[in-house]
Amino acid sequence: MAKSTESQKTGEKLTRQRDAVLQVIRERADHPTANEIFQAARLRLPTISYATVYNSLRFLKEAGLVHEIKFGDSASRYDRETDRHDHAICTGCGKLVDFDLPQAAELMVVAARKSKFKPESVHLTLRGLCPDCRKTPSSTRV
Amino acid sequence: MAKSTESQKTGEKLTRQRDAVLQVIRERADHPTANEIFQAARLRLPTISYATVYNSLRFLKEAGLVHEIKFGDSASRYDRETDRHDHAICTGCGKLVDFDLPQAAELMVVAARKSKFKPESVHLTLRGLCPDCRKTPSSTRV
DNA sequence: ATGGATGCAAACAGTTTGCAACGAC
DNA sequence: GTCGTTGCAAACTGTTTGCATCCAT
Repeated sequence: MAKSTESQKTGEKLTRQRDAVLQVIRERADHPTANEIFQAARLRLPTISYATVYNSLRFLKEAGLVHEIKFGDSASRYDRETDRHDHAICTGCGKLVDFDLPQAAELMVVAARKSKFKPESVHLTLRGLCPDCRKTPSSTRV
Repeated sequence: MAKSTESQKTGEKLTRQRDAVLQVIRERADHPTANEIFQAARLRLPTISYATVYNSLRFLKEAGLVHEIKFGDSASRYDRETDRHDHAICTGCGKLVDFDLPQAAELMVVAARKSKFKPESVHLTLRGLCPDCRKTPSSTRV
């Protein structure tokens, strides 16, 4: 993620709680929800509140340090990967995986032509079974 | 407006309120939210309740008669188009437009290879400015 | 001393649900 | 009468906000 030379946050303050939230997101390979982030952040900073987690998430989003992923599902998930990328969602276990489609740029052009929109970004979502779930007969499902 | 209750699909009951909800969705070119559907349905059936609209939407979804679109935004939107298709969202005015990307099938394969998922469906979302908004100078926007 | 950040709880929006009354067969 | 549907309100979930307090400058 070479790009962001924005020298960490846009001149704003990365307080202890904001940093805790950021670290939580960065150290996880998955895409935690605000609630999961809250739980994990509390281990680092026992007094941090839910409100502060949300405030911090907003701050970090605006600073471009994290990325929010909203699917229909339920809660937003947060992603340490801030560059453009796509997502695959497992219909078996709900797992969310990042991947990048190199042809995204041309896709955007095609989609723009089709829709007559002036393109800004494209995002592709694949639904299917993750490697684990395609193995497993039925499921360990919710 | 063909009053034809068409093939009631799953053999379930298309009650007066469910039909009203379905008609509302079918007669609109846009993608109304549950609330908008509720407002419109009340014009047809003044006593219909919010709960019934939601119940009906669930029923219609399960019957495959309407399609639910959930973006991060806020409320779900409902779409009379039930075939696979993609969406463009205007970052200016929030307008939601359907379009179809013919190469979706191959995209799915590529995405599946990248993510190692067993593909089931793909959906592409374009963000950008709709024809109206790209015309308008700056904005009438929030 | 000041201004922004925190933490709590209460407010919100969207959606779902428990349950009694209702309607179709 | 039976069984599913309706309608109302209350419950729920995820998120946001008002406000007093706290903290780093």
